[in-house]
This record gives sequence, C-alpha cells and structure tokens, in this order.
Amino acid sequence: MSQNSEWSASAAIWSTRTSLARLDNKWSALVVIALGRGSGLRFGDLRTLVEGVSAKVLTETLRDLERDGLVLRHAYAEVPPRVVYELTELGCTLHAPMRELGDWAERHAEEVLAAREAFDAAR
Amino acid sequence: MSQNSEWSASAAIWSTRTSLARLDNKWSALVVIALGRGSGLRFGDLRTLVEGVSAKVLTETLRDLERDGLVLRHAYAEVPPRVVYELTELGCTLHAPMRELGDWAERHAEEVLAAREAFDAAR
DNA sequence: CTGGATCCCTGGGGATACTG
DNA sequence: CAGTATCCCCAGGGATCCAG
Repeated sequence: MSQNSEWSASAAIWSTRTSLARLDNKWSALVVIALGRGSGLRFGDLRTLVEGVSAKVLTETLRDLERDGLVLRHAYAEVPPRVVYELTELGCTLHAPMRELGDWAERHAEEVLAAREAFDAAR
Repeated sequence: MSQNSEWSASAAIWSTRTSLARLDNKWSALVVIALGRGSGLRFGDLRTLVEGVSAKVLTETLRDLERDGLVLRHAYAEVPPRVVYELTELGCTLHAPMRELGDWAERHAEEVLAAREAFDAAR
C-alpha cells in the first residue's frame, strides 16, 4: 500500500460500502435532504420537491428508507388519503452529513462543470 | 407544500441533484475516501482498498473523477509502469463531507441492519 | 390523493482475455 | 503493473394504466 500500509482501511471501507449502498442512490439522498428541512411532508410534496422522480421510484425509495429505519410513514384513513413522511431519529443523524454533501455540490457545481469542459476541450 | 411553503427548496435540490450525480456512485465515494486518507495511491492500491471493484470500473471511475477536477493522475514512464493518483484541492474539499458520510455509515450500520431485519420480520 | 401493477429499455458494471 | 477491449446481463428506473 505504498508508504501508508499501516491503516486498516480495507475493512473500514468495506463495511462503509455496505451501508453506503443506500446512500449511493441519488433519490435516497434527495429525499433525506428534503425531509430534513420540512417536517412532515406529504407524498405529493416530495414528488414536487424531488424533481424528476416518478411516483413508482419515490414509493420504492420511501419504503426502503422506512425499512432501514430512517423514515416514518403516517397514513391517515381519510378521503382523500393523506400520508405524511418524516425522518426518524436515526434519519435525522443522517441528515446532517447528507446536507453537507448537498451543500458541497451546490457550492462547487460550477467548478466541477468548468473542469469538465476544460477536460473535454483538451481532447 | 404543507405548512412550510416558504423555502425555495425546489431549485436548490434540483441544482444539488446535478452535481450530486457524481456522488451517487458508490465507487466514486469510496475512491475519494480512500484517496483522502493515503496520499498518492497507486492503481493497484486502490483496487485493493476499494474491495470488489473491477479494473474496468475503477479505471472509469478515476477518469470521471479526473474529468471533474477532483483527482490528479501522474503516470511515470517506467517498466513496470507506475501510476499514482491523488486528490486535487477541490477533491480535498469533497473528502471531508464524504468522509463524514462514510463515518455515519460505519457508526450506524448495525442500527440500519437491525431496523431492516425488524421490518422484514414484521411482514 | 396515494400508491400498486406492468411493461420495457437503457447503461452500470461484472467476467474474461489481451497489450504496452 | 496498468490499463483496454468485448461481451453480456440484469436491476434501476421511466411511462402508463389501474385501484382503494
């Protein structure tokens, strides 16, 4: 491992990878960020906030997040139906780092795009 | 937007999504985390550290990261060949939030798995 | 309004073999 | 050692229609 063979990163990164699986999904990330801001968002709200997501995929995403204990689902037996989602306590702890990543993306979007153009132009 | 209609999250999340595209890739995340720790890692080192990645995918991932100005590639014309990768300054700024996400994943992996089992058991 | 059910298709990414 | 080149597969996810 070159000159830094002392760190047992192998195992660490591997375990990271396991639960990073949920985070590698852009929809999951966006949903968590959205839910972390507003509290108690409805399905329709999320569809609007997370632009470009289809109902099917949003449903699946929410179910997976619920399954992983990150999101709570409250369904009210009304007509018309109303379903509200919110982050669990665990989900809230995820929101912070996720949000920072989102902030990074916003802050450096231009730089990335510029670098990309420069790279492409060089070919 | 329920009761919190004042935040213009729509645009914010959307722009986030654009450059979050690179981050939604689990391989990208793992590579950035790995490169942020060791300085100047070789291709083979990365293959080892990021377990499970194929040579092809690692190559593509590194190329994309280089394209986005996050990674620098140094190839030495030797026999046998030696190629060293390192984070750019921009890449370093990404490493911090990425690392936090990785830390979150490590810290809460068990909780997530437990929640998942509980959820599945309930069906 | 909130989703479940279907169909379908693209591309991420794995396996394998080869080259400079 | 560090890739390239192919082949190939399947799951993520879009579109559409239906239902409680």
